Amino acid sequence: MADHDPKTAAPPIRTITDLARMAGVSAGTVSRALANNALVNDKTRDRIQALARAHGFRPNQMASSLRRQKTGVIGVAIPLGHDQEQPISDTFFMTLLGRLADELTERGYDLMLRRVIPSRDADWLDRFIGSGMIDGVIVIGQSDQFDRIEDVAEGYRPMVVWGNRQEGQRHCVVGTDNRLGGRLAAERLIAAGATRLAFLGDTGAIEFAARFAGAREVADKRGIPIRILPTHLSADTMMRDLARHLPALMQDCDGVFAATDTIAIACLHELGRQGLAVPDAVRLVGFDDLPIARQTHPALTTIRQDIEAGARALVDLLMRRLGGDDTESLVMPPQLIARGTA
Amino acid sequence: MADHDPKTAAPPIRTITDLARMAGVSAGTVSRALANNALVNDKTRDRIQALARAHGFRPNQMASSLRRQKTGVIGVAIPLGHDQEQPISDTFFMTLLGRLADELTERGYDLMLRRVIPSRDADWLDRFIGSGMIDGVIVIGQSDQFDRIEDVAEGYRPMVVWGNRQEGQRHCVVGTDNRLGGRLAAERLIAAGATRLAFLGDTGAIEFAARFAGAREVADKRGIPIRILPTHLSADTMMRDLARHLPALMQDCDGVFAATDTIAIACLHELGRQGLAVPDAVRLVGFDDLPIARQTHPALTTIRQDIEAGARALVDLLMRRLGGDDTESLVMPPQLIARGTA
DNA sequence: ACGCAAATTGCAAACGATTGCAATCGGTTT
DNA sequence: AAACCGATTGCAATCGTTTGCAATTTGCGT
Repeated sequence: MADHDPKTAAPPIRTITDLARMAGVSAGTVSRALANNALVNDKTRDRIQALARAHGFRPNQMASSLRRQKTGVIGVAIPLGHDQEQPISDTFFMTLLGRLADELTERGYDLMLRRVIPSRDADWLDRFIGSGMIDGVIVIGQSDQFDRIEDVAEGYRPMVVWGNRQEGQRHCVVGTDNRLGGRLAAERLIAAGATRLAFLGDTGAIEFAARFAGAREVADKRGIPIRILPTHLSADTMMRDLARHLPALMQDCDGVFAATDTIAIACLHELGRQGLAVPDAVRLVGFDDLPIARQTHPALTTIRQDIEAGARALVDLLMRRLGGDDTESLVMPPQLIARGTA
Repeated sequence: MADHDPKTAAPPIRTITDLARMAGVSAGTVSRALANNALVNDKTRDRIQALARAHGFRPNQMASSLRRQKTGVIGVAIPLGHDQEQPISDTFFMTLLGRLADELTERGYDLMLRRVIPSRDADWLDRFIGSGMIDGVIVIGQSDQFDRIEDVAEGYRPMVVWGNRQEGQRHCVVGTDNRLGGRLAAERLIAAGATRLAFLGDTGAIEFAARFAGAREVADKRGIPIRILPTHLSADTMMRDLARHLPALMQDCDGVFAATDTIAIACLHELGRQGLAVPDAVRLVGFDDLPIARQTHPALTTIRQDIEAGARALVDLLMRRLGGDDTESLVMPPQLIARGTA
């Protein structure tokens, strides 16, 4: 009762020492009691924990981190190397982030999110790692920062990256086989009758470049032309890019491979406005298989990435690396989801 | 050169003390030099900073936070009180999160993201705040945690919440006038010829409840019936919910107000599959004005929330609160975006 | 050469929790 | 009664940085 009266209230319990004084024990004992350390007597443990609960006391994490040399925080960095106008926007990345938050929470870790614009801050990765604030780092998307990530991977183990796997790379990566995805997409387009292809996306990002490379591989083999129509991810520039590309599209192409579903859907919309029938006049394949892909008209044919499995793998691998293991990269197979647009 | 040879390499510079020894000064001086403190001589400052850069040294943030009693980290909590199946999924929240990351980065703060499931952890907000890890907290969405947030607001100043404003509430909130938005939606539906309304959403979340309340207010005034068809946000349950509601919809309603664009788009899709013409047979209005709303067929009529302004306001208010000010809530006006579905 | 500011620097005490080690306390054992 | 044991508890150093204050150096006027 008295606790609720500001006048007679006991001095607030802010530190473990305050609580120790109140409980009539030493700070060390309180620390052990709160940590459920078997060294302390069950009775005292319960008493101290009850007291802590009653006063809403929580040990200061900073002090704890400093002393134990670990923070319980995993950094998640999203480099926006190419395409920096829009903030973290892509639905795919956002969904992945949500899943990561789940997986990390599950394992008792917190998540520190950092958007980085490498062109303004070349040092972004070292800064993040060297801050002493995080036990490990997950990088979402290599963007155009492949080399920098490689440099760091040399000396810093607890890092896992979402992205594309290159021949002989050093850093541990989890991702979809983008090149295979590109092949699947092109094959589907051609099977659906396309004879002149276009790739909608920004090949500055290595993942997208791989998707294009896969598509080109197939196109070349079949003797079918394929061209790149650079398209950015942010909602506003994407529309501009598409509007710009449309004449070329209408004239030169009858099969479109979009680097992401978001681009594909915007493209589908534009094509509709121009009166181009999909898939009869133009075939279209996306990438990601976002939930929304099911709900377009016609429903979007796309290459599926398993976000949930990806997030789980990222966290699993990171945990093993935190434990000292040396882990291999994981390349997951993409899956063609055949729907109405090709 | 020698630095690159592991054998002759100097011992690694891990602490400010190491660097001090190397520079032949005291730790205090190094600390001041790195902080650009005017007390230290320009020459020594430059020398120390150069040395730090050369060795990639960064002061440990944990130690710094502990000593200075501030962390430079803002916590962002997303309570999933209702509707906890899916991880952070809603595009609107995700976009808001992205913008928040931008605004906070701009001001030199880091962002610590925490998903919370209040039903499993009643203590979530106190835990977050009491951890000593964050200087302030932004809560995205009140969910069904209004009371808990109110309790905490009493004793903890640096908190700003995205959500709905209630009569006489204590915590500082930024959000759209949901009730007004609901009114706008209902008015539009009725003006478009609707005579029997349905609300698609989960009124367990206070924001959605307010949207519904606004719509009902208008409906009551016009003597038009309106019913709630509970619909959850996560992609998979949403589809189930909608499928369940469809018979009722087809029979009883000719005007649908969806609590979010995501729901609206899924609904539009379902209606299309059932051969119901929108807007002729059924009128439809969403909420949020996500980019995708422009790209449906027909394009979605919706109530716009200004995400960017919202994010900026959240951060502005939080900064002022960190500075000791007492800030008012900000309720932003929603805007009807009239497109093709109503 | 001396005194006196002003400009730099060093010293050491914080910040709050953790943990190896020593000390204490019952209760046995010889 | 002395020695000893296991179970608890207290003590004090430690994590790495910051910062008030004291000490030192420097520059300058006499």
